[in-house]
Amino acid sequence: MAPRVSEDYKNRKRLELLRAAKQVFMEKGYTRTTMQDILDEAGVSRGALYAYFDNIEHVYRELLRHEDEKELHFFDPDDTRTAWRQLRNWIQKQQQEIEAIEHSLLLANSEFFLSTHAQPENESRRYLTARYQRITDAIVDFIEKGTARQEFQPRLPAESIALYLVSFIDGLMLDTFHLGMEKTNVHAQIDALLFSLKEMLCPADEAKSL
Amino acid sequence: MAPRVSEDYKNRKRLELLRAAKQVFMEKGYTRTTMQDILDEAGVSRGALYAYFDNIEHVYRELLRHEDEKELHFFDPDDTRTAWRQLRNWIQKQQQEIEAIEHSLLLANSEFFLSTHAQPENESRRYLTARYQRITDAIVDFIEKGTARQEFQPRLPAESIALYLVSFIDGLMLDTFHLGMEKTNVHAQIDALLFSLKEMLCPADEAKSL
DNA sequence: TTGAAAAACGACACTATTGTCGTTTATAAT
DNA sequence: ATTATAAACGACAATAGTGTCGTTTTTCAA
Repeated sequence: MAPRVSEDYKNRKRLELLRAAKQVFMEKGYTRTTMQDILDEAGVSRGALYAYFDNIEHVYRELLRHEDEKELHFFDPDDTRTAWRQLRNWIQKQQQEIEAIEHSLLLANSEFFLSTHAQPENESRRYLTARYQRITDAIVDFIEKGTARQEFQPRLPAESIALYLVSFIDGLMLDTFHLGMEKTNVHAQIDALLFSLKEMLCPADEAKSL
Repeated sequence: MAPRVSEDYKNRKRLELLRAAKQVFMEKGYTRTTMQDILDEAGVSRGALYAYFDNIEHVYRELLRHEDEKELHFFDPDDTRTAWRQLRNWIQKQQQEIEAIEHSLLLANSEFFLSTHAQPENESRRYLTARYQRITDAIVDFIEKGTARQEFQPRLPAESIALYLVSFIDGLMLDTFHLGMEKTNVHAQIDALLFSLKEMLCPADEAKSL
């Protein structure tokens, strides 16, 4: 027999639960958030929430997936701008995210990443590994395409540059989160990053000196 | 009347408790470790442990303090080596720590840092802030001394370079912890870091190209 | 030795959270 | 309207950890 409510209804409900979850996770991070918090925020019962998600790890995993889908296409080819400009643009977006760090999922994300480390082989771990691979691959690809078009003349392997870039951003986010933007001086650090990348990539459309 | 046991006795007991705590924190991280775990590992009773520490946050804070004391003097002046060599040395030490990451306090540290973010003004937060300041100040100082001795000719402010260096190391540690050394390719990233620092600092005793 | 005081013990009351499950309510096909 | 079925509810048992405190043990000065 046909289901009693439409797929669409269930989908909307699911999204509403994820919205509530996101709200709570932004405020409290991952570790301190409970299922109770989420169901309170969503205004549903325990049973309703558990009908959609097995446990809190499951909720967070699905939220992350949902958020990632929005983000995905930043390194797609874009012929209206030079590669270097596009890269600077991405970095600027990261900077903005860092500067709005208190209203982001960064705390929750970090805690979630760390929490997965306990469990050996796990849906969440697999997803996070694939996620890292996805972003670094996209950057490598981007650098290689830029190189083929002679927009970059990299002085290090593309992979090294990509991994390096990601590590730095991750570190800056984390430190800024702990210590606040004043102490970490985000602006100065972004300058240093751009300086480094320029030396590594030798973009055609920039004078060599800062 | 004189205390029933010597200061020395209490001190040794305290250190033994911290040793046990370190063991557990290395295995389980901060979040999942309980007072029970620590008192089991130390082979003492609940009451004994609580006589020395108020709660788990207190235990961790004291452990961190104790560990930091060992580390403190890496950027002290050292006339037997060039400044650039000394810096490379420090980076090499960080690399070794990253490569032994499963047997370190990194997971626990990260979780502890994140956990403090909830509490507004707090002994642990103060300590962590001072700790960051201490390391970045030491590096700034080191760069400025090297510059005064004409061993460096920095092309960016010393503070930017110092903060940048710390962010990168923090990010690399974290990512490597999540994903393992193979995925993050620590060696390649350290190369990229050295490349960047060379461009930023222009050390006198190095050929300009890698 | 002895005994006062500190150290160590561990049972316990309390709190927080989880996931389940029997019950009630809402939905839509007939 | 009726009714089969799924969705939503929320009380509850189970689990796990915390910090306290009355009791026991150990230590060492006298």
